[in-house]
Amino acid sequence: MKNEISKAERTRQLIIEKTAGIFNTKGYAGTSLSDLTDATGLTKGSIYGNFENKEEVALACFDYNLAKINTAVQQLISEAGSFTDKLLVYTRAYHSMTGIEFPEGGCPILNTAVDADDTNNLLKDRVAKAILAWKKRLIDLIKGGIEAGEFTADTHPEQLALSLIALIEGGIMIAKATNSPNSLNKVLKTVEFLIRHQKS
Amino acid sequence: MKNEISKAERTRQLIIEKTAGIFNTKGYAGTSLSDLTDATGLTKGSIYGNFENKEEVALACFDYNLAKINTAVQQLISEAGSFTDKLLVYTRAYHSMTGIEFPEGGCPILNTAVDADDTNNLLKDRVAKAILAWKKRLIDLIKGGIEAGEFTADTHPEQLALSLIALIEGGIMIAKATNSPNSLNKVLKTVEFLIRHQKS
DNA sequence: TCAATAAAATACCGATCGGTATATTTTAGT
DNA sequence: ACTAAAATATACCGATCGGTATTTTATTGA
Repeated sequence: MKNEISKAERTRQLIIEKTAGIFNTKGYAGTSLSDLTDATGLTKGSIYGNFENKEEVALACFDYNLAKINTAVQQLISEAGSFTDKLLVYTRAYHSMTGIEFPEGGCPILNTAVDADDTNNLLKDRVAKAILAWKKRLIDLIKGGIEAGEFTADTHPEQLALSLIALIEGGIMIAKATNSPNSLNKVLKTVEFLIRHQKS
Repeated sequence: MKNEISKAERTRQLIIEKTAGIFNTKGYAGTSLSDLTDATGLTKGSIYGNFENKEEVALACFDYNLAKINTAVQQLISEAGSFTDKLLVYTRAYHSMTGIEFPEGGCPILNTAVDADDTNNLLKDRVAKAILAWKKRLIDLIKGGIEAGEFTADTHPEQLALSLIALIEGGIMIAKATNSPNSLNKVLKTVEFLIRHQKS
């Protein structure tokens, strides 16, 4: 019964899967080691045998949560034909937070950005990189759309990319805080408007 | 030397002023009572003599931080003439987060909305009310602009109001997380575009 | 000025925090 | 099946957590 992946690797994965939602919901400071042991059924000794400290677990969980969203969205984008449709994927993916499967606790970029503002530089660096990568992917799609003649030449790629991200994340914040998924959908209508408004 | 306001009231105010920035920066769970005693120079006994518990201090601090922003913005809005100019106040007030004086730690609505998602229902209720009140004020300005003939009749007040809030809060999140105040300014350009685009 | 009262400091509570040294159990190669 | 190594559990560490009962100090009205 020799397995490809080691026991340690399987445990690491179990810890990440069982606790990613907790960190994303309660934040770094709000998540305790007993939260981790309760969720996994493991002991502190086991967790610290697989991770150096609590921060390393949080970092792995952030990567896990982020990848979950990114792979789902990138899949939809790869299936879309035009650059316009690729950008419009976001209005579908985030619709009522049900277009793709989200991590428990919502968007890890929003949560971690606000949570790790100070106190945790490693987490802050990672969320900054995630936002910049997202921005770059959007800019590439917008520039592609300009070159393909879908968008007018006077479209501002960076401003549009940043505005789409801000609308989505701000919309998520409003929807969660006011318990109104439909508020997010209204904001996504503006996302759609901004994308379609660049039509040449 | 008899004073109008009691000693207790002055101490309460001191505690709020000295700790409002800490709660707004480190979050509720991340702020400890020793943070409060360090910042105020008071002891735990004194703080608990003026507040029932840590949560009550956090609630008072949220109100304080929120009022600071709201009064400054409302002042600028009252000085503006047209409904268009009143709405455009936001692009000035939030420009590089320097148009008005912000609480230490940034926007309390964004911070508290994400921080108090779970674990703290009183804080969550308060931030929900703050967002809904903000939305209502924006809707009133937009409807006023429609009635005054500044905006076209097919403007959607709620969608526009929610989108402006989402852009501002999302823009703040991006700017802080990536250490780039200019990203917020680019997002505010879209805020301006959306407002001016409703011109009839 | 002087009590009555209010406010702040001291000293303490049990619980939990993140983390670790060590012992026990499980895995995996032979 | 046996053993060396890896993984997990146990038991513990000092520090800090939020909160409180009690004592000391400061305020305030007469």
